[in-house]
Amino acid sequence: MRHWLIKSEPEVWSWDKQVAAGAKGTPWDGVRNHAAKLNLMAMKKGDQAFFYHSNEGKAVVGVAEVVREAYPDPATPGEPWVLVDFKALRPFPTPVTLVAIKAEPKLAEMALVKLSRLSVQPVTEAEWKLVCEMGGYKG
DNA sequence: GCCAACGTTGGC
DNA sequence: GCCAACGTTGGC
Repeated sequence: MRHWLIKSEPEVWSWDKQVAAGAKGTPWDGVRNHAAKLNLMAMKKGDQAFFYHSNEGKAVVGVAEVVREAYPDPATPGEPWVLVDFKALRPFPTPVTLVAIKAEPKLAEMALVKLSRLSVQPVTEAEWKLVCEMGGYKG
C-alpha cells in the first residue's frame, strides 16, 4: 500500500464534511495541476492518505482511504483531469501541525515542506509512521 | 522555443 | 493582507 497526502482548505472542503459524506466516499475534485494529477492516477483502492487542512488549521487532521481509483472528471470533458473517491477513515487524536512537521528534522524532506503548493503528494513509509506517531494515530 | 507577465496557492 | 514560489499564457 502506498501513502499520500491530500490538501484542502477547510472553508471549501473540510474533514468534517468528508466524515459526513460517509463510507461511500466522495470525489476529490478540483485538481488542475499535472503533478497532482499524476499522483491521483497512481493511487490504488485501499491506499491511505493524510487529510491536511491548508490555510486555516494547517495540520494533518485525519486519514482518508481511496474507495475508487482515478476516472475522468465529468466537469472537464476532453481534458485529462481525473477524480479519485475518498472516504474518511479516522481522525487524528492530535492534529499534527505544519509547525510541528517543520520542527522535526526527520520530516525536512517531506513534500509538504519542500513542495508546499502541491495539493496531492506522495508520503514515504518513514514519514507516514512518524506523522502517525506524532498525532497519536494507531494504524 | 524563450521569457516576461500574469494568476493562483498557501504560509506568514 | 502581503508576498514568494510556481505554473501557465502569449508575444516575439
